[in-house]
Amino acid sequence: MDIRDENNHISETMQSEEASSTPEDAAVDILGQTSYTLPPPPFPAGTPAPPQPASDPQTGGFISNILPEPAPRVYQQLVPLMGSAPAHLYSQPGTDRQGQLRHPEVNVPGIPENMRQYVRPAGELHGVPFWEFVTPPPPSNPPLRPPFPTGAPAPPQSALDPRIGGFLSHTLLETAPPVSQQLVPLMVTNTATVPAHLYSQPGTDRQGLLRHPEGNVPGIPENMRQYVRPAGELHGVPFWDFVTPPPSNPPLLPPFLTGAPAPPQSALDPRTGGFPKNRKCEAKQDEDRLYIKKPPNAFMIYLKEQRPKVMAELNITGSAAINAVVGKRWRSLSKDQQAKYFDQAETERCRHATEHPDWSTKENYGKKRKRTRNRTSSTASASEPKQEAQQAKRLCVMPAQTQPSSSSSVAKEPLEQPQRQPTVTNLHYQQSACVQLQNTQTAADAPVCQVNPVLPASRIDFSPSASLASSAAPIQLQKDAPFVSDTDEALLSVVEQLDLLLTSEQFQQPSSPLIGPQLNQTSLASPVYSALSTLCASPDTFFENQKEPIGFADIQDDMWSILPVTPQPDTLSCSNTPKYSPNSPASLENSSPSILLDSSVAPTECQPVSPFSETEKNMMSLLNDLKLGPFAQPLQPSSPQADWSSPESDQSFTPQTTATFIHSIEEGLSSLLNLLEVPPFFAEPQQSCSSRTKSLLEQSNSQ
DNA sequence: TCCCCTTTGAAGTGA
DNA sequence: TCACTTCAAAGGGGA
Repeated sequence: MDIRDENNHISETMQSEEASSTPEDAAVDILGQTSYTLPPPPFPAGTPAPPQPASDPQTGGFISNILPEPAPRVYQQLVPLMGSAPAHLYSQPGTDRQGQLRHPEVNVPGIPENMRQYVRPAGELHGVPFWEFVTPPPPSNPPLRPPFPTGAPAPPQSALDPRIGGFLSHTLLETAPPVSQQLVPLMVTNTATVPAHLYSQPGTDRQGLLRHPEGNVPGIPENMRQYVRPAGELHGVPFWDFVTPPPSNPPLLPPFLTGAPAPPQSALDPRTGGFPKNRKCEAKQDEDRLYIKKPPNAFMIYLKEQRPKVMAELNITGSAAINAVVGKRWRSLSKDQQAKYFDQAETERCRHATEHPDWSTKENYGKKRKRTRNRTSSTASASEPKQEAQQAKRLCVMPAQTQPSSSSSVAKEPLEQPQRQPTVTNLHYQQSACVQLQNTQTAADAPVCQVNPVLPASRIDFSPSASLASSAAPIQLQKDAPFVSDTDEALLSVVEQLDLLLTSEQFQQPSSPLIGPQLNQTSLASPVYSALSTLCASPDTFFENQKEPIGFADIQDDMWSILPVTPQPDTLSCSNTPKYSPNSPASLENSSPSILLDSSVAPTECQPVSPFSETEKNMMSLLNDLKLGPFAQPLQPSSPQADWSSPESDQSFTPQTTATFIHSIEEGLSSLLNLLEVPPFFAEPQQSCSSRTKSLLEQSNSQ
């Protein structure tokens, strides 16, 4: 049946004696009675319905009145008719968008008396009330006309749905926007996620196309034209649509409130004077509607997942620092672990390709931001960081500038600090490390280990250029075969084990009962740091400077920052080969014998360019810094035994495996510290590191 | 208000 | 083919 005929038929039917006695009946007639279920009563049983004003013969309700009900209705009740809009954007009778019970009472301060029938409390956010439109109850003899203000002439019938006497239902419009959009400014909160396309923008329709000239609204009263616009035409029948007035003049009040007292200032965005920023954001989003973003790659998915965890673990907020940490973790993941994210990325990519078959990344080129990528050519200094980073990448050496800090307090320090004078407290130890290093180098082939007594190891610049700051001799790191020492191997072992633990699910939940309230990150870290503190500094100095919690991620990060290389099997093959001998060209007259690992064998395969590997140098810096307390916070006295004996212990994360793990860490650290043999760090090598964990392990085994 | 920083991976650009 | 560039996310911070 032609829709015009249908409309005529319906109109005739409604006017006849057999017309549906109630609007609901009329609606059911129109909709065919089958698929549409009338919404439930607006208020639950027992909840008093809001008082309604006396029926206004001039107002038959807004467009939603195509389905008028005895009870107040909100625009959202149009949902079943429109169908295409997300259901969560619409309130259901008696509930807000989240399905929560609405305020039953009607108290509408600041709303003009004659408009209160159209609003009711919709909720409250931070003490700020929000209001929403409601359709007034149908009068005993519903006129079924749109709610033009009192005195306003009714629009011509051509603008009305002949079936119901009101505007046509959007069900007939292909591009039909939800008319409830006018509710949005009133109802959105700071966290609302109303899609931008639900907003009409001045001069455009929701698809960004030019709107009908607003002045061409035949039959619409002059004072109402600002609220409607031609929405289209179907089979010669024009349709009108409510529009949101241009938001250019804050406060962004809904049209019906124009001239009404402004809502409480707390409800307005202090920056714009309008409603919370959602509106502006949505407007911007609407402007950018055609901007299709790239699908995320595997790392981006991982980054998004890990960011909150890293923030919680390290107590840092800067995305740059967080991303650096996540980047390290990403690289530490196995291929299998990464495969999960590559699969997700592929899924996203396919979905994106399906949704936007004609889109390609080149469409976004130059749209995101106007970068001045050539700024590096302006000044040499400006180009250094990137060049350095690239060079470091090739060398598998992370430049210090890109290293994440191990603690938030340190992270807030300026990156490029002048070298500070050693404090009295640390002078002795600091000198010990540096003297050793400096004694082992020549201007020709050995770098100066620039140990900054204040900055932690991860902040010390070991990049070649920085190391050369006070030395004429460049570090000749071998690009393809970096010098790998036993220290590197030992530390790699530790790091690998740390990774295993850190990536375990149990560890991702520090408060997990599987781990125990005390056997947490800090207590796990304690043995390691106890060992380190015993080895590297006087406890008093160490504890004096502890300010922030120790996390395992801190250790891991510093482990990675210590390790400049990730040796491949072939590069490791030479790691057990003695590196130095007193007669080696690399050794020096003033070299400390303590660092000569084997004086009887000359270097063979691996020709060191420095008496220390990068790892060893960094490790010494870390140890040197430890006494300054960069990792902060007093070590918490833990009683792991109590936790480990907990019946809630996880089978896959048993006290025994934990103790074994910690023991292995300590052994690894002890091993590498022994390799370093740099006094005074080499105080009580074996015993201080493992006795405690061994004891715990024995206790665990005995249970 | 805009852009940078910082990361990895994918994809585009230009030589 | 290769090297380089841009952009995905995100939020602090600087200009």
